[in-house]
Amino acid sequence: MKTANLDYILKRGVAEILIKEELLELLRSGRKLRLKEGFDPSFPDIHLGHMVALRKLRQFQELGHQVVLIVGDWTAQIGDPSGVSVTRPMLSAEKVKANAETYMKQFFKVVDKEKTEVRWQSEWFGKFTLADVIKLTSKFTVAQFLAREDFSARYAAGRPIAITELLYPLLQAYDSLAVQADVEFGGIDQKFNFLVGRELQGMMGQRQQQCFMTPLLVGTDGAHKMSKSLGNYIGIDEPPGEIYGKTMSITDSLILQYFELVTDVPDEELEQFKKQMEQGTVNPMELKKRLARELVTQLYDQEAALKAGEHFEKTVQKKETPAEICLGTRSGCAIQDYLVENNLAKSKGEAKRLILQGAVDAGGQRIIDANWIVPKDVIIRVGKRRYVRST
RNA sequence: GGAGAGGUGCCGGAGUGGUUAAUCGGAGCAGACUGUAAAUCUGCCGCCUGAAAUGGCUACGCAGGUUCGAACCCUGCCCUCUCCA
Repeated sequence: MKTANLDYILKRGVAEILIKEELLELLRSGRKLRLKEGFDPSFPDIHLGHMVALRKLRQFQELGHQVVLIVGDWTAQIGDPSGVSVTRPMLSAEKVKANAETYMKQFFKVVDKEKTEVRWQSEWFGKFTLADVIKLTSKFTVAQFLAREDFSARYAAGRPIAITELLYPLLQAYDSLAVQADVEFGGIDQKFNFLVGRELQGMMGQRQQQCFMTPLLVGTDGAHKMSKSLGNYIGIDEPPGEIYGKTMSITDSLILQYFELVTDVPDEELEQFKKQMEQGTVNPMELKKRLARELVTQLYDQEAALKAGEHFEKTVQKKETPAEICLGTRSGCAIQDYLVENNLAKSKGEAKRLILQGAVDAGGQRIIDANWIVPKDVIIRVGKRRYVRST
């Protein structure tokens, strides 16, 4: 039974396992494995893209293994080279601490806290001297690092590569050494960093870590990997309604991928979904609703999922006004100003544009006059889903 | 240190003296349509003023200058890339 389960864990939602045989051997040894995952406290928000790997950690925990979470308070100052920008402001100690707390609160929504050891990079890098840095850097060559696709591409395109960026993989690698990681987890885009970890461990006479890499989830734009900076993400800490709604807005071709990577809906069922969609016997919208329900249930509970679903059907599909609407500011001014005051438009110009485009509705009437005076206690809707009640 | 290329709006990327608030693509927003907040189509997409045509302000790395007029020309500075040393 355990073997069957293991097969599933090693197959579903996996992009690559470096030296699977060795990993299997480790698993067979019966030893409690140390599963490493790091995070950058510059961006404390976890989204569904991260959740793919976190779910794997969880599954391994259920087999009895230990997660080691690294708070990257030093690498945060460098910035992961996979990003576009190279310079990143140094975070204050308090900010790092606050971010780490936010992160962990979200992290433990998926991963079992009881089976997790939290370590801070500053535990070992805090004591590092220049001599240590030189010793560490001397173990690798520039050519090795240029092998990394991101670096070579940028180098070839004549785009800048900061020297500190080259340090990033080194620090991450050293983490593996410091915590004696058996397996490192993360997205496939982390492969290079993971491999440096292996190299370093090998050089230092430590058993080389295995690398467990998950696919990159495509974001809600349907084109790029999910990332906060691209704004195409669904955050796991967002309110149920947002998670549900954002899920409903993913493009149809992404449905199966999402089911596979971030839900436990069995493979057989996914096969069925696939067939049904190909034959056109199911409305993809229904599948998305199922997906949205699964996600909200996983991150909150079933009740929240039901509520979010009802809310969606009412407000979006039937265009009814929702039961609960935030109260806006005092009525009596022109609608164009009112929209700005209540953050329904960024500027007066935008407010006018919205009105001109027929996006504004008050009490069921489309408003076409920007100077229309907002009366008391009326429900104002902007676009499809933003509401406010005047007071 | 030398030579060359370049820094444009949220992002990518045109533009090289007036008709440029700045082509185009992406993102975003809105409308229509729809089996969906999918896809598709259409429109919008710096800020302020006005019901509106309009008008004003801010903007093309930074600071000055030339000119009736500059993102575009000149000077200095800052930053990035390439090659040479």
